[in-house]
Amino acid sequence: MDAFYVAVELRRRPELRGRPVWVGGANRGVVLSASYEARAFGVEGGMSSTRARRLCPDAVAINPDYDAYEAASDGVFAIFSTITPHVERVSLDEAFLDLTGTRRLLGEPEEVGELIRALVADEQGIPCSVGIAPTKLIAKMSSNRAKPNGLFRVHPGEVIGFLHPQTVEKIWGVGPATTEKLHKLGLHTIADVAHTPKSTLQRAFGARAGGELWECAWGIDGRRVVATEPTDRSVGSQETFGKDTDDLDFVRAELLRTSVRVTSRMRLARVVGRTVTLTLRFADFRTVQKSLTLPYPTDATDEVYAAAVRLLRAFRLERPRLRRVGIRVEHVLDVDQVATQPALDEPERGWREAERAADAAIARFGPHAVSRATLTRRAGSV
DNA sequence: TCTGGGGTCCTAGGACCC
DNA sequence: TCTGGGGTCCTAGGACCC
Repeated sequence: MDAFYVAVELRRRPELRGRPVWVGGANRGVVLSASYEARAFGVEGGMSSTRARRLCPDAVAINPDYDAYEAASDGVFAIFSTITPHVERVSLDEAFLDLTGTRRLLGEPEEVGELIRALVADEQGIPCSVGIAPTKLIAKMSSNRAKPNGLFRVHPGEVIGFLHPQTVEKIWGVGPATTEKLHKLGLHTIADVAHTPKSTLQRAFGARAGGELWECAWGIDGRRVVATEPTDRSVGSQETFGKDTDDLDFVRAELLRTSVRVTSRMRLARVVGRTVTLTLRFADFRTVQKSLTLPYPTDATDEVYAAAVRLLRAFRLERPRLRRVGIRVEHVLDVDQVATQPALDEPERGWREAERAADAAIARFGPHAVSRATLTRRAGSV
């Protein structure tokens, strides 16, 4: 999808069409999606909202509405599934479709691509771009070339000609750090990378990453389109404070709030996890993390919270200027795959049941139906 | 008032086991 | 007195993507 969040917003606010618009967080936030009109002013995704406002004061800024984007995404993926069952979801607004085998039924890939674009425009009112190529890497890069609202095909014989003139940062998977390193080696175009010995790249970037870089530069990509929904490997949540703080009581309350968010999502998804990671970001943007692995997987708010507090203590912070905290639970498993093993000295019924009851009440009466006393007091005093 | 929040994957060292 | 090779698990950090 092109400027997906903005496109969804424009459906319900058509009067904003043709104007600079961006979606993003107002307070200490960043731009998530910018209309092409806003991009003309230099506004782009990832940039701070402050900067975006300065670049284009007349732009309309919209707070994100993830439920709406998810609903639109479901609609788009429903369209994909009518084309082929071989759909690999990359994100809310991006997918790979394996068109091997659709030719007899639906015609040439270009025709299929245009069909998809027409269906998405008609049924969802959203523009999208299609890249067609023999491999995922080239298809992804073709779709970038196709934007906005276009289609671009790279035939097998055209891969090198398409790839080599482009600059290294256009490679999918090459970000700022790798770009800078490549530049220091004197490599600027993909052709430069291709004509560098693989062993040189491997020395600079490691055996694996270096080898992959060289293969990318020659368009070699053996990855298949994998239709199965990838199961989540971790569940996490983080929050940037309204302003930096050194109040550890406040931080602990935020950790509890974050633990509630993470574990209630885990219970909803019916997963449990063993490793709890606490991430801290300081006022100077330095970011550190500590993790610990529990003896058994859990989805209990109190266990995750207790682990987070232990990790916080392990940092031995003195008057920290904290900007953000985050909790992530890794190594998650389907709850049905796990034999629950209550600790020997713990009562069979306890927090687990209380949390399930709270989840049920929240599902029925809304997010404020039940909450921790600590958080309630906190909310009341602020 | 510079710099979010959801993730994945890789590397590297140390502990520990056989 | 010297000291292998293979493997897993845990922890910390970093790059990258949308």
